[in-house]
Amino acid sequence: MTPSASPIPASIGEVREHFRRRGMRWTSQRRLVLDALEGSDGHVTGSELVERCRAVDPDTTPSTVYRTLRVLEELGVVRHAHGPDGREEYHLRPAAEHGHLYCDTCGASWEIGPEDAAATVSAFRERHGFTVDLSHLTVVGRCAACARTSGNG
Amino acid sequence: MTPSASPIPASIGEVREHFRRRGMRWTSQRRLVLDALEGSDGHVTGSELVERCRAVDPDTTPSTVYRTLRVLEELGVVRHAHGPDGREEYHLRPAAEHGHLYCDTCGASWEIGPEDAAATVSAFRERHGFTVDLSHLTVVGRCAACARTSGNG
DNA sequence: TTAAATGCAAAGGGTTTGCACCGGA
DNA sequence: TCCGGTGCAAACCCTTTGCATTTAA
Repeated sequence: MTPSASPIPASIGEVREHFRRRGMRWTSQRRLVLDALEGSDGHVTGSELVERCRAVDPDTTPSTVYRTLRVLEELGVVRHAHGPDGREEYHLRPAAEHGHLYCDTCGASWEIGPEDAAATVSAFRERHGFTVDLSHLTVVGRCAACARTSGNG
Repeated sequence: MTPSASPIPASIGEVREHFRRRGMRWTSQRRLVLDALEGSDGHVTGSELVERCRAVDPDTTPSTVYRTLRVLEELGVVRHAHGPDGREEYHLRPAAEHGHLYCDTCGASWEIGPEDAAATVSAFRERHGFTVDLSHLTVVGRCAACARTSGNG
């Protein structure tokens, strides 16, 4: 399990091409959102992203950010998962799909890579023919460090 | 599947005792919420529960339902997990903790019992010393039936 | 030129809160 | 009686939407 950090899915130029080919426009706002996503290693909620964009351009509006997120997700550039509180968290689509692991106690989080998920994926496949969507896998519990520190709670 | 306890986490009477012992009051509204929870096998969102209560007593107010849910959760009578859309879903605490499995395609859902989760739990424990909170485990993907029906998407 | 994208401001949905009144113990 | 609970209505937060305006292509 690697500390959260995603490989860049596609260069800005590639994304721009995606847009063009679909007759969609490449705007400074879209660029800004994409930059902000790159600058945060996953796990960013919509509203956090709005703030990050505002730090760069104070005129950023929420509607544009959310609309851009939706478009980027449709293009497959961005994905979302759900944090331990159920909130949507966005990240650039990494080279390999991954889930997220959260410690309830200290709040730390990690990516769940294919190796970590292998047992889960094959268990559900074998037992139920169910195909797990790794990018939507959220596991919550207590990390090793917290287990050592505290007995309970 | 489980060594201990009854299917229902605690009888109404037991819950009532919990309240009393803490100097809290047993009201018709709390009873109503508890009944509504019993009448729905898990996976109920707060707002759904409000509606269920309203079906019985149209005067039910959201604030009371949500407050009651919080209290019941503090008492350990109720737990919540997150659905595939991140929404909180409440259920009476079952005899055995369980997670939830959702099919992205048809929307069906199942409980993840200890046997289904065993591989996942032990994988995280062995690889990282991480203790998975089964009651908070939400797995999303495609069920066997949907996999047969459609090729993709 | 022209349709896509933006900005604004308002709506929306679910959940929470402040406060006066009600009612269980 | 007395403090906990309720109901109401308003606040809240995040997200979405309608519409006039801007702007990439």
